[in-house]
Amino acid sequence: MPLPLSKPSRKLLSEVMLFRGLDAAQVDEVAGAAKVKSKSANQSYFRQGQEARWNYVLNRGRIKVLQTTPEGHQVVARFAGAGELFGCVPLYGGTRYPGSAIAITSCEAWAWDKAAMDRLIVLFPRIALNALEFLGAELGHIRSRFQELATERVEQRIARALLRLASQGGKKVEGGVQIAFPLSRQDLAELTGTTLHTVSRILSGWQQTGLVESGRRRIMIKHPHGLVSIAEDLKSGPSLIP
Amino acid sequence: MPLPLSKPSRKLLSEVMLFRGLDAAQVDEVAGAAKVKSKSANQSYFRQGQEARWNYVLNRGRIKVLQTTPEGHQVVARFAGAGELFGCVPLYGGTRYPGSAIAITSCEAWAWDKAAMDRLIVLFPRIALNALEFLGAELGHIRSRFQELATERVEQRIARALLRLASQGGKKVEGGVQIAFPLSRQDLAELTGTTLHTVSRILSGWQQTGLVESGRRRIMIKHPHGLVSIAEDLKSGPSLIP
DNA sequence: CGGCTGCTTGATCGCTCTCAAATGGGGTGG
DNA sequence: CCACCCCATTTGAGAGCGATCAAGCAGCCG
Repeated sequence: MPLPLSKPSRKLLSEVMLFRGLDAAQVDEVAGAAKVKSKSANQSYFRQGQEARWNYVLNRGRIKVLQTTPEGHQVVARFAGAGELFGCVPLYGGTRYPGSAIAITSCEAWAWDKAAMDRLIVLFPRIALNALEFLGAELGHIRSRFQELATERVEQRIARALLRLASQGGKKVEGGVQIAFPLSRQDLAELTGTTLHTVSRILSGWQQTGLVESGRRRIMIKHPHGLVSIAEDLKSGPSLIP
Repeated sequence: MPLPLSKPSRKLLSEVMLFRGLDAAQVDEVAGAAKVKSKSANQSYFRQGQEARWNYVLNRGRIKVLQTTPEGHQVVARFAGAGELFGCVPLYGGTRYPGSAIAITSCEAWAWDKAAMDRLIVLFPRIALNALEFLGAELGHIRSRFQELATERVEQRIARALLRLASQGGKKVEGGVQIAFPLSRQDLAELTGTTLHTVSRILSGWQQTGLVESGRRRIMIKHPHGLVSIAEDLKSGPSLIP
């Protein structure tokens, strides 16, 4: 057994989408082929343009994947939390990473190189089908975001982004739902295709009406249903008929 | 042999990305499981929200896939030509089509239902890997478009869209490259996240400077390099240093 | 406690959408 | 074959959303 992976870790691994449907022995085999890589906040797992050697599954922490344009504009492709796959470029035959993966918090991830992954897929073809499912979901997700960007105004897009982030990385606290990792105005702007100035203005507005409460890289949603109203363009709250 | 598929058709089928790497006998097996479906212009292969039963590969003609928002805005997800896969939702376990596939010209397509596809994948696992590759490419493509939409101005996005359409469906004619299928201002607008008015204005401008020549659902690019300049934001032509 | 980094806020500009109306090409039916 | 009608397109005027430029402010970490 190449690497001594802890039992609780293996349990999480068996719940990862990519390895769903594998039995205990098979998960052990997968775990044995994994290399564990830790990063502290602001370090990167890989950089845009680098040769794509590794697939990762995040074990602990939070990362963001961002793409930089030739002009220097940045766009957030996605956030990922524990149990989520990222850097899956080698899986589908890509040769270079199209974006950079940056640790937002201190992180730990499993990594498999291309050769290991190919071997695992031959051993357990189910992995390929799971990967297919993952990519399909990812495709649907980005298409939604594209549609939003093409047809909705900034305020709606930010509302949607926050709701999504809350549902995948939200923590219930007294008074609302807290985004459980550091999230700057800039991050939100790069996620929704706007500027940090506009995000700041909108969050300030929401704060005044009591919808959210936010500080330095920290956002708490006090009334999710209010954000839903905004996202669906019921203008300001569900009171339209005077 | 369930269906008598013509020999030239089988040759095209063997060049389709999804079936790459299969030998003649295997392609025959694939062909045998296919159902041929013809549509005339403006008919649809499937509609958004319908149960996703079929995967298609276009044999002849051209289709567009578009998504409609609850508010009625439309966004073009992609165009597809001969040899291209579309409606591949069942491949990755989706249950409903996220968009509608409309024939732009008269079309002919092969179709496999989910059961047939599952059987083929078990017979020839290579198909699953090809599908993975296809989805990865699709993902990269839509991410580029997202990035453009988030960071570039309308004029650049239209220039890029035209160049892309020209490279996948362009025909060299005297005086330039002709988009070889009917393409309206509205289509371009839905592809680039703008309005037909803005597209019309921009094309008119380009026509006056001799960059393109266009008419009713017809566009010819006279100077592709000029469009490249615009796409890469060298403002107007490669003359910046006075 | 100091400096850095992230946030706020004002003022202005301009790109692009919206609304409105006219034009013209092409296919269809008589 | 011609005339008509429909649909795609063009073009104008105006408004407004959001970007850009420019300071100033405030947590937080070292």
